[in-house]
Amino acid sequence: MVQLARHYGTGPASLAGIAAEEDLPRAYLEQLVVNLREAGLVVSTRGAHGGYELTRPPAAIAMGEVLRALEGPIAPMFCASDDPEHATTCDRSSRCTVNILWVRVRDAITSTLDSMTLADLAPPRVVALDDQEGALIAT
Amino acid sequence: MVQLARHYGTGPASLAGIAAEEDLPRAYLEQLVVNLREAGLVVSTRGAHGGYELTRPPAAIAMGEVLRALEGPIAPMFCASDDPEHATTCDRSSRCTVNILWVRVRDAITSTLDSMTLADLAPPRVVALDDQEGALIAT
DNA sequence: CGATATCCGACGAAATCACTCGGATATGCG
DNA sequence: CGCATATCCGAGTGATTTCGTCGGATATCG
Repeated sequence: MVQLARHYGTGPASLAGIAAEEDLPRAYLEQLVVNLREAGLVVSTRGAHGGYELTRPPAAIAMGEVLRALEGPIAPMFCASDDPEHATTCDRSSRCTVNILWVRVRDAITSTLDSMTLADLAPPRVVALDDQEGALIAT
Repeated sequence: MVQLARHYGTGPASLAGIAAEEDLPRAYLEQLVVNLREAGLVVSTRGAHGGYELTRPPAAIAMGEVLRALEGPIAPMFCASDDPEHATTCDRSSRCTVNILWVRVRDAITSTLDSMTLADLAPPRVVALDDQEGALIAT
């Protein structure tokens, strides 16, 4: 996703290219990107010169969305899930006092995850087209 | 550990007892408690009427300590570990911009974990010896 | 002595993670 | 058209981790 953010605005990027840049197996990326597409974070264009593009500018994509798409609902424990659908109330819930701990941990995770966007992780994009408004995102 | 906190001050509690209360296999608890002992969170007294006791009052044991003892250093990713010993710098570190995300997530986790103590999770201890100062910790 | 405990090390089943394989389908270009 | 380049799709594998089991040695109280 960071690679896609890097290429944002310059047309679709192929998995083969990203695989080379990150050296990860192409076949693996293929599998991952399915989830991203289903989550509506990327769109694909098939055929030659095809590839994937972000559907929104990097600054508008929270890391929480990315991780939820890739790894499912955020839940340090199955009884403290992000997604109310998957929140299986454990059979121990009556006596279990630990749940609130996990809920707090989860909230801490999700809030930091949702407070960072792809733009925060995308490379500084040094020496871009124009220089003048360069120092917006100082590292 | 919550069970041990509950019994704090009333002598050692046997694993068999805790196993019954939490219905977990005794043999499994045995394995877990080894780590707690090595971390200095509990002490054992062997023989009949033996068992385990917390070495400190529940309010002085942060949940972070407990989890670090049980599950090792806190690290959402191997490249963002709590413990500098285990912080294996990944071979990708030069190009990887995602690390700071994991570091922030880890800090969020550790700070919420260290901000809660066993006393926070220990049962309200309803109907204790004396009634008068009962409403200290309202659920 | 004998019941009740902790101690210790190894083993096993199930789930998850990261990744592979083989092929079908769609698109651009000469 | 025809071929190279891509995405699409579903099943399968291998290593690691997690949760637990089993059997027996050692210590202590009554």
